[in-house]
Amino acid sequence: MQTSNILSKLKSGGHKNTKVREAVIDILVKSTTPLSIVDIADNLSKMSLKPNKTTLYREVDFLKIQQILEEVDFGDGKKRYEIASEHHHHVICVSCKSVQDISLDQDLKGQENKILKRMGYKPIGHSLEFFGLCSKCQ
Amino acid sequence: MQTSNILSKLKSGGHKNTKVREAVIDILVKSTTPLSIVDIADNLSKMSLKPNKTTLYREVDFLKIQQILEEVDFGDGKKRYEIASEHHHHVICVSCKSVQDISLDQDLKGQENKILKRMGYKPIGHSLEFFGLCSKCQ
DNA sequence: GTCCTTGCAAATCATTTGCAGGCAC
DNA sequence: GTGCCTGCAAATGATTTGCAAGGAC
Repeated sequence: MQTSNILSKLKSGGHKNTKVREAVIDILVKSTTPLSIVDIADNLSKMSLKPNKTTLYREVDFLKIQQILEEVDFGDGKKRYEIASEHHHHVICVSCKSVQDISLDQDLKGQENKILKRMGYKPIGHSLEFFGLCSKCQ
Repeated sequence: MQTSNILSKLKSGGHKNTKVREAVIDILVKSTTPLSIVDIADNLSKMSLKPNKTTLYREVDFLKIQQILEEVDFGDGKKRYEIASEHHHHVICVSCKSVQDISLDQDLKGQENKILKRMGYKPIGHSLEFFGLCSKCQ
């Protein structure tokens, strides 16, 4: 999904396109890894945009509700965000923190549905991240 | 693993068995779900043990390093701990927050090793949690 | 007595909230 | 002008750190 598409989608939903919003979306569209609030702020800063952190927290919340962003948790106490797209997972190097995307061979979703339904649950989703040492850090 | 076994294992490693340590281990041995620091503090409180929170943070850190505890992350900003045992995952009800253990049909570990090695990574582990609505909350 | 363990105070870090003012449309 | 957006200050909640005192062995 491109930035302009996302913006017009939001606009038709009665929302406004501001500089910050546009830039946040653009940064995440172009990023190859999920970004934290601080990461996003740093990127904005390079473009001479210095919004208040509160604004960024509210912006990612908003974009998450609009299902434009997905929240990713690497278990280090900060949330990260990426453009919602084909469901996938990440391989995180515990040393250099680099991140690579992977999609699983077999359908974890099928298994999820089967297991949760057997247990009487209505499935909502799952979080799956892999941790390891990348080739450079070994 | 029983509390007494764990304690003697620690003792032989040159560590001391204190009231708080013993109680924390016992609480986690008996718990059916991973517990947060506050959960542990609440449980201790019922036993008239009111250690400083700092002590608890240090204690779970210590027990994690000793590989007696495993850290679990439900993505809500607090870490939870459970006795390290057979590797398994959790199904969390997003409404009532109840937790059930599950072990996967097929070996995720095999897949993890295969995928990560193909990518040049040294596998360390993974986190996988399922979210849904339990039968009561639907 | 040694040194692991604990308490207390204060600091840090991520995130949230209330309210007033600002800007997109 | 209306209603979404933003900034600022302050609060909240989880976790960490430094240092001195306490307790297990």
